[in-house]
Amino acid sequence: MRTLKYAILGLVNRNPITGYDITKEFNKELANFWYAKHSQIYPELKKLFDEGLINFEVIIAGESLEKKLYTITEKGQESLRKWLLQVEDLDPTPKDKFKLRMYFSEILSKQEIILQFRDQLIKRNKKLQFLNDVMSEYDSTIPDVSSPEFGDYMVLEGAILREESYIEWLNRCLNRLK
Amino acid sequence: MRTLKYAILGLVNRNPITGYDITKEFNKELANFWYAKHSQIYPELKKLFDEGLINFEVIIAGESLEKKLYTITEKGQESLRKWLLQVEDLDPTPKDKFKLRMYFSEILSKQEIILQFRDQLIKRNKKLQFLNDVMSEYDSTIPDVSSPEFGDYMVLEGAILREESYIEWLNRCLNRLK
DNA sequence: TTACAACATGTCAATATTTACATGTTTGAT
DNA sequence: ATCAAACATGTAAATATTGACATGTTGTAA
Repeated sequence: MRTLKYAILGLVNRNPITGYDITKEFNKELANFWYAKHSQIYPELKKLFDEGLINFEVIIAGESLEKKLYTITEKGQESLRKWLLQVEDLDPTPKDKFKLRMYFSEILSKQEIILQFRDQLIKRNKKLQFLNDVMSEYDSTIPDVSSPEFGDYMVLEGAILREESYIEWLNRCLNRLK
Repeated sequence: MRTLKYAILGLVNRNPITGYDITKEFNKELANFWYAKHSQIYPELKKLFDEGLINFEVIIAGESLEKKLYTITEKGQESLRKWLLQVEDLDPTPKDKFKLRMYFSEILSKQEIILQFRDQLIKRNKKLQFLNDVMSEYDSTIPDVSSPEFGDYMVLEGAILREESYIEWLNRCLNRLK
């Protein structure tokens, strides 16, 4: 289903970008819903170029460091637009290793289970704290729908809601265990 | 990291079970946090047997239909217990194709974006309805922590909370778009 | 000036997952 | 009796993803 293809196409469509910077994007806001390692990105970029969806220009930084700056082609834009308009079935529920472990936890003692939940709660709270810190940079000004930051804001809010609901679930489980 | 290994071990640990029934489990409650196709399950079962973590007994159903009923070994139980007690870093945020699409949706018209959100809202509501129907079978009796259904109840509640928060997010986005 | 972190691009092997191929049995409804 | 759905177990090829290997440059702080 080539989702990475479209994730990259979407990024290149915004601004000309290098493979290295695409990798960095997958570690920022994008990480809240998609990511990939550079070992997956470079081959995919080559493939997209071979398919005529992107072009590149070699830039020399400093003395000799080569960068490839990718730009989207008309064909690439059409391909992206078509993908964006798709109406697809819901993705399968995302996998969750922690829930899997807790589902099978009957063989542990109650105390051991509680420790697992507590640990998860700490980690999730830390993550939520981080997301809230990022959110606080908007200091209560919600970006306009037509502004480029609207997408960023939207997905950040989604990530916060998700963490909050996960924490709510952890707390309910903990209360029942006690 | 062999998560499927432990998912299977966890199931076999509960009761002796066939590969076919493991596949079915991955389409029920388990589907809320883990799943696999039979083409992944059968080879994994073979591997676990080779590693001495499970045994099997061939059962003949009817005239000649062979089933392999797997049971866990002591070694398998130790392996499972060790995995359950692990303290791991948080999984990376689950991937979400819909959010990815909406993140890049700037090139669509507002009307097209709204249609995408509405469609997603319908599908998510349908899923939530389904989960609530399953939940209603407990008719307000929360299973006791020590009962075998506690795990089922717990993860079902987690799935409901997740869908609710996703729907909340969709509604917030839609309100801003209008 | 030197050493380390960040920049920059790639390949390769292993693992994980999906889709399609392949085959045969049993149960239940008409 | 016949047909379809569900039971039951596998393999093979393709795709997706991760982790390790590999190499060289540039900026910056001590």
